[in-house]
Amino acid sequence: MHVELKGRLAERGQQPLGDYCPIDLAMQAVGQRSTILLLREAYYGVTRFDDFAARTGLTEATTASRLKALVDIGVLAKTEYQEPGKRRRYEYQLTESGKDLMPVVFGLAQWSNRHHAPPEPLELTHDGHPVEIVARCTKGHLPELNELTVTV
Amino acid sequence: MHVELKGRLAERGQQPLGDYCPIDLAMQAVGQRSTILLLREAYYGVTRFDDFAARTGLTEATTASRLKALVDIGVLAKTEYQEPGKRRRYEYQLTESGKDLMPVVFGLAQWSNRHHAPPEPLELTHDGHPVEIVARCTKGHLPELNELTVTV
DNA sequence: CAGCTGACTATACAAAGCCATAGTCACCTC
DNA sequence: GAGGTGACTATGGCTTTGTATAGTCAGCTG
Repeated sequence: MHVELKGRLAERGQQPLGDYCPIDLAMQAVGQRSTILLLREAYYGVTRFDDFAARTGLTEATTASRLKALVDIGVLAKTEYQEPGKRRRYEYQLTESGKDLMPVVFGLAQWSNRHHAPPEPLELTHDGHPVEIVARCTKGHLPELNELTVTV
Repeated sequence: MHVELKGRLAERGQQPLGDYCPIDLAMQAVGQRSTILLLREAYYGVTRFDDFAARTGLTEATTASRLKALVDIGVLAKTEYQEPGKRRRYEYQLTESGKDLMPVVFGLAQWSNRHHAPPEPLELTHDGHPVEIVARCTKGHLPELNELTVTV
């Protein structure tokens, strides 16, 4: 991989990227295990508090605090709804931002599948065809790591 | 997204996926901020201890312990080398497993770029063409979240 | 109107992650 | 043989993440 530095980073040279790096920002926002587990369930279609807690195995306290954080940063949206004859409920829906994290979450699954032979691998398909998380250029190529250029 | 459960998971039904989930396994292995920052530098071509520590801003203690863990799980390989007239050195090289985490790390960057307007966005290109981290099926389609099927 | 359910909140605590500072140790150079 | 450098290790401390257990509160159901 070839790295090109421009702008402020070029001046900083070898100095650490720290909080300016989008990777670091993302890790601070959604880098915890609990967050990723909740997102996994959101992709499966879970929207309700108790289901999130039960299916992730997280405690209710953790679930509450993480869901709140995810709403704060715009990954989930909390909406009120009411089925006729039932009481008011809340549901947590994925926003566009939340949906955009899908490649990260399933990229992790793919990596485990390939390199750690998990007891229950998790396969993605589209219309019956296997789906992979890949780096793809606008020409449709799937470059190897050493063919990529990073511009900061 | 449609979720199909088969095997042991189908019997468990709504029970938590816990440690059996490849996503959870991956998060426990490489889910810390320090790990992802070190991997970022590995993709940039860094191989030496002090460079990892300086460029990530992590302390040497953290760097040492994380690099060791990454070697243990097979993401990096530690090799000895010696330039003529110089002392013995060590370097940390990406393994295939480490390279396979690239979509996850740059997927995080892509998400930050899109949703958090970072001061220094990080762009990937291949032969001048922008590169994206996407879910892609073997027919070349790029399915939306709701067109995907997960099989566990 | 007692009880259940969904969606939390409160409190107390353990473990992990990360930091700062300091020290070590082998080997090379002057 | 004194000092420098690369690659760590040791110690102590703070903060975050997560757990366990218990309590709350609104509103529907019997």
